[in-house]
Formats: sequence, C-alpha cells, structure tokens
Amino acid sequence: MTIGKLAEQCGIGVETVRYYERRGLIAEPERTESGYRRYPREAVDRIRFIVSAKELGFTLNEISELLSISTEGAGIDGTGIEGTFDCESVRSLAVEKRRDVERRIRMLENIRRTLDELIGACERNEATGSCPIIKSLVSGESH
Amino acid sequence: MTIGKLAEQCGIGVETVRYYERRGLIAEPERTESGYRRYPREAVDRIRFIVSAKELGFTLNEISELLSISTEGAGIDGTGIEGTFDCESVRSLAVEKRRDVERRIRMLENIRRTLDELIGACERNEATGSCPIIKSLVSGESH
DNA sequence: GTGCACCCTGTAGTATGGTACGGAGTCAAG
DNA sequence: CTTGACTCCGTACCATACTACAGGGTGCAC
Repeated sequence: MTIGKLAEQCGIGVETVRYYERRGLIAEPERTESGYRRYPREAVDRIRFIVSAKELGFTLNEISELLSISTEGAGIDGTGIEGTFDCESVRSLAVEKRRDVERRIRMLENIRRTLDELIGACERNEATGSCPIIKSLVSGESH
Repeated sequence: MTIGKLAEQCGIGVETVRYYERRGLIAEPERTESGYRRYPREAVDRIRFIVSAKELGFTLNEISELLSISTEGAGIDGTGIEGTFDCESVRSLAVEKRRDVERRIRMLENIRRTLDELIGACERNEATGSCPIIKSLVSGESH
C-alpha cells in the first residue's frame, strides 16, 4: 500500500503520515527499491486510532504512550518510550490511563445529560433559565 | 473578584482569562473606577467549563457553540455566533452536539474496555499478543 | 517516449491556544 | 508614604500539530 492510499483510507494527508512517522507514532515502513514507502494493511488501523484519539483530546505524546502500552514493550523509536517494559510498569501505566479515560467519560456524560435536558425542555417549549450545561459539568468534576 | 483570584480558582493564568475574554468566551466584566476587571462568582463556573471542555478535545470555537446553546440566545460578542436563536435552531444544534458527545463517549468506552482487558491480562501474567487497543477502538468507530 | 499523477527529502509557513514581556498605574499593609 | 503585589494594555514570542512549497525522481498509461 502506498502512502497516498494509506492517507486516503485514514482521511488525512500524506504529509501528516510522514509527520507521524517522524514523531515515532508509526514505524518506518518497508521501502521499494526506488525508495517509496510500502505499508501493510495494519497501518490503517494504527493511524485511525491516532486520529480518533486525537479527536478525544489526547495529545500525540499521550497517544504514543497509549500505543506503547497496547503493544507492550514493542517500543517506538525516537519517542523516548523504550521497549522492554516489565509487566508491572505496563500495568500501572494502563491503570493511570484508565483513570484518565474514566474521568473524561464522566465529564462527557454530564454534558450529554445536560444536552438531553436542554433538548427536552426545548421540545416542551420551555425557555431554560440560566446555563444548566455549565452547572452540570462543573458539579460532576473530580480532578 | 479580581482577575487574579478568578484565574487561581480556575487553575489558569490571568493572561489566559484575558485571552478568553478577547476570544469572546467570557463576557467583558464590570470595571472598577481605576479600570480593574471585577468578576461575579459565576465566572468561575464558566471558565471551569471551558477548561474541562478543552481537556475533552473541544476547540475554543466548539466551546463557544456549546456555551451559546446553553445560554440560549444570549450570544457572544465577536464570535460570529449571534444571539436571538429561535428554539428550533438551539434544539438542532444541541442534537448535533449530543451526537458528537455520544460518539466520543463510545470511543472512550472502547479504550477503557481494552485497558481493562490489558490490566486483567497483565494481572494474570499473560503476554498480550498484538495490539488489542487499536482493534477495539477502530471496531467501535462510527463516523 | 512523454505526460501526468504520484513519490522523495528538506525546510518553511500556518493555525490554535496560550505565555511572557515591557512600561505603566493601583491598592493596601506596615 | 513607601514598598511589594497586583492590575492595565499591547505586542511578541512559544509549543503543538500540521500544511505547503521547492526541487527533484518514479511509474505507468497512451
């Protein structure tokens, strides 16, 4: 698979794929004799994961970490995240990330609930008073 | 409440508060005779909401929209998001945002589930094979 | 065998979201 | 009534994550 096809399948530009490679988020792929990058099908999944995680507000560094957890010790060159984690390091990193993910889910659920209330109120044609969305989110917080 | 106290309560810098004001995310506050900004307690909630939403991967523009939905027609100067929405516009914007929030929750739940599996596997001392986190997220996607 | 779309490297520019001055005025505790 | 912490405005700078060249080579369809 060429870089162009890969980028297209992931909905990003070829420049971005190369950027992710430079950042160490994806491995350097095989090359053809003429120097063209040649990707395996799995590369699509990895990049789609990166794209999705980014939408969820993870930085590329955090995504690096998530990927390094999931590939347990595979290591990503040039990221400073070395392979050969022992199981305990992986576990505790995973636990930490899980807490973070949990917190984000809670906050989003609060926003969703408020949007539901707002939509409901609107359908019943009630004017909503002051800013319920803010209250709901803030009250659900637990930094 | 001075800008310094406000910023402190929200865990951000005073420069950031002024930046949010310039961006139209928060209203221009009252001023003292000498020109100092003076904030009401509610400003804390609004800014905390902005901070949280940002962590969840919403851009400041999206946050503007969310805030404008919740304050229904209040409008935010300089954002291009004008006040005087009719109820139907508010509702459809809220429905759209709800879909978006829902999608994010799903993706995060997939990541959480995978982290759980990973943590479980690690505790049972099983080496995980190839990258379950990626598979789970990608399979749960529904753009 | 010549277009045209694609690929290569490298470097420079952009958008977003801050962050950090500089030079000045203000407030309040001692 | 001074001194130190705070505020004002404006502009310039920063990090992250792209995005767009420039200047060249490759692949293949006609």
